[in-house]
Amino acid sequence: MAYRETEKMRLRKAETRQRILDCALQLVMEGGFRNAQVSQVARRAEIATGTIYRHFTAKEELFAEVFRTATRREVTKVGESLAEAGSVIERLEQALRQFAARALNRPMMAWALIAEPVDPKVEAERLTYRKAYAELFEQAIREGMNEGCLPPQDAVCSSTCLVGALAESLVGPLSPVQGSTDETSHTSNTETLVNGIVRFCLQGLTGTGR
Amino acid sequence: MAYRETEKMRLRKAETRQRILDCALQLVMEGGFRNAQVSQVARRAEIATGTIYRHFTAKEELFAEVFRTATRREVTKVGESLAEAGSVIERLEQALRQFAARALNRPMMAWALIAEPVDPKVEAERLTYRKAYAELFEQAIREGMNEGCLPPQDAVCSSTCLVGALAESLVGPLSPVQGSTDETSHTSNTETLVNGIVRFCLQGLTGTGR
DNA sequence: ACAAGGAATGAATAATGATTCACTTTTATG
DNA sequence: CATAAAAGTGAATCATTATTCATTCCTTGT
Repeated sequence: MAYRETEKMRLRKAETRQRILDCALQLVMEGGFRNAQVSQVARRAEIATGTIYRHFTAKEELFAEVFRTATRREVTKVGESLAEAGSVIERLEQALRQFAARALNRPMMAWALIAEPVDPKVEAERLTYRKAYAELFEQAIREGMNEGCLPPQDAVCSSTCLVGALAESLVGPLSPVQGSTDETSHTSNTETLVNGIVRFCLQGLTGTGR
Repeated sequence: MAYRETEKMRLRKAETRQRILDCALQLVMEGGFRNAQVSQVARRAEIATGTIYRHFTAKEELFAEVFRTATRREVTKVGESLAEAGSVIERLEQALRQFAARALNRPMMAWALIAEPVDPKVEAERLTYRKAYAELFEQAIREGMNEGCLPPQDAVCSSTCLVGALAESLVGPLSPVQGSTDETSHTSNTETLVNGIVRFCLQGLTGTGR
């Protein structure tokens, strides 16, 4: 015998793998999944195309993981908002705002995660991700019902509606309409938009106007 | 001179064109846009592949039109619900139910229109289509505000939220999960689901529980 | 019947990108 | 250093489909 995988090597491999993931994520942030080809990822990571296949069995595998990672971050943030102090309603409002704010800050990323057409395997991740959001909201809603600050309702359904309303409202503003990296057009109404979403959603939950 | 396009020919051409559209739609209804290749459309329409290009400049053109047609039908239905007699609220409820019912009746079609990943040109049609729905709802909401049965609100935002909540709630049930043409699993909760959506949406609009 | 356009055909081509694989380089061990 | 085992390489291959175009087939008007 002559070669055994050593700790150092294991580490180096892990680093390369991570670099691939990072570069893939970068590309998605810059131009969505559509513009993130395997060869581009390789170039960005300064490795050969073939090397990527030593770390991932297929492109979809790689990008599913990219999606998962990006997503986890976002879900965590919303989860944190929901875990803070305050009434359930306040926390839900905070979470909705958090979601919207983060999306509007990284429009391309948000669009890629929320609405860009993607391969089946990645789309599957998207469903999971939306469900993860919904489940966070769902739990908060249940809490609210227990505390009595939310009326009895189907928590699953309500949380799904929340996610949908949020996503749909953001798709318009986020959509990378051909050749306009125009900052000015949206900036001003962002606040109004978010307020409108929050109002609708909270009313949908509470059945109570302001 | 010897050949001039005659009425008969014009008609025949129109028929072929229509047949292409019909067959393309059929294919989408059966397997979504993904399974609707140009060659398949040709085969189904019993013409040569090349013939399709005498009627449409490109695949995306064809399918954009398919999308538009399918969509128009749906939007019209919802529009009709909103135009019937009754209070604004009743009509909005009717429209929401109409939308959901039609979607659940033709799951593949609905999924293709609402959530399937599609080419950019078709995606553009999707945005238009969602906007068309939103505009119908928007108008009803304005009416409601004028009549005083809806509190003041941003009609655009509210209508967008409606569409989003509806779409998101349906995506789960509609998603063609690999290899399950299972009827039983959803059938029973359909009614519950729709009721939940309607409740959330109407509350979101009115700020009033039942 | 015939000539002059169009219309239709479908095999060949193009385009895009993922994936492979024969070969080179690197790493670990006796 | 020699050798075994991986890891890395990237040009070539494969796969999938849209699109083209040289050719054939049909209409139409004389």
